Amino acid sequence: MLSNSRLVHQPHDHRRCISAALTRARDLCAEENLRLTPTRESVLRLLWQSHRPLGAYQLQDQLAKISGKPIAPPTIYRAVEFLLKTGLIHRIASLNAYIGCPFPNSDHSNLFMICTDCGSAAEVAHSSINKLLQSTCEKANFTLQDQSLEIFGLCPNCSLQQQENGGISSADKDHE
Amino acid sequence: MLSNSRLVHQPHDHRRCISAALTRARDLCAEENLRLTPTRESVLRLLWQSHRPLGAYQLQDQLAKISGKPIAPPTIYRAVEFLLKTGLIHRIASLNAYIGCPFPNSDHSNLFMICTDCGSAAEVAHSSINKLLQSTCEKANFTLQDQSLEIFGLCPNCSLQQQENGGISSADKDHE
DNA sequence: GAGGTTAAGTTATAACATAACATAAGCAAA
DNA sequence: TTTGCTTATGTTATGTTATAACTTAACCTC
Repeated sequence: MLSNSRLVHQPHDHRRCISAALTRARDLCAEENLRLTPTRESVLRLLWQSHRPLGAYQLQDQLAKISGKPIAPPTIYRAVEFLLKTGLIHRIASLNAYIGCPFPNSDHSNLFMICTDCGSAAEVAHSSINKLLQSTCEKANFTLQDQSLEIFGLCPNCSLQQQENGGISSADKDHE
Repeated sequence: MLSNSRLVHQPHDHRRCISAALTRARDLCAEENLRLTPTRESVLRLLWQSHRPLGAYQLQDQLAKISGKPIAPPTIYRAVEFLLKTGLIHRIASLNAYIGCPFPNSDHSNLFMICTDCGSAAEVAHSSINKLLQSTCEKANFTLQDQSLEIFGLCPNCSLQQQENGGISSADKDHE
């Protein structure tokens, strides 16, 4: 099982997440002869600023702020499209939002564990779940092509806090 | 395993699906003292016209056609909200669309098998998948609240047809 | 039938996404 | 080094999905 859940839900040196993601992205693009342009890199970096998925228009606002000039939606959607295609990010359908992929090289089908309190999302590549899905499909004569698995609940941190203090939100924290 | 996959993907007497769904809805609303108003019933009926999920604005068009007067989006969204809350329909997040629930009484977490060719969607309540997800969450100290599992591929019918004639779409059929 | 509650109508707008066309940047071969 | 091809970005407009806010009507109970 490949997962970044431990990392996402604990305090950690988040600068390492960002720089590791950028390194992976540069390597991957170099290998495949793809252009990681400034816009694309900025969007990727923004998506790694936290472990929370960001929507296209949040990205737009933030990129506009960084670059000091207005950014139009197509700019964002193009960068997002590129990053999705290359596997550097994922789309979370139920949130209309995007998040950096922690293991873009591995060929994986994903499961996201999304915290309804702090908003953080961890990615899990769980081979027994995938196998079970595959066999379920086979039994139904359904030819599996793609999957979108998103589960909602409380991350370890927020679970603990709810138990301790009876449910005060920690939406302002994301355990960077 | 509870599933309507066999039914969805085979030719069948679809009038029975519709009338069964309406009976279930009426019973459930009677039991829980909820009002299945004409608008709500119309929307539910529309969602049972086929086994394909419909978007809010498709519902709007069709309801306008049926009722002979313009329908505003909030009307649709309110009906949808009611039907979702009572468990009579589900939302398919990755399609921004809605579909009737074939077993609204059973307390179930769902998996949808959505055909990328004909658009039909079957619902599967698979206890071993749910157990595996639950145990995966427990191991990660993640408190599961809700899930959105949507898998894409070719339904049995479309699989067969692709094998037979090399990939001619059957998007116009949905095996009612 | 007065008054509370729930549902529906109406208008406007927010939030998410793409089409279509124009311009510019990167790059390879003449 | 410029010509021409390809890829990326800018720009404007619009399509699609969803909700806010306020008004009116239906229903239900006393």
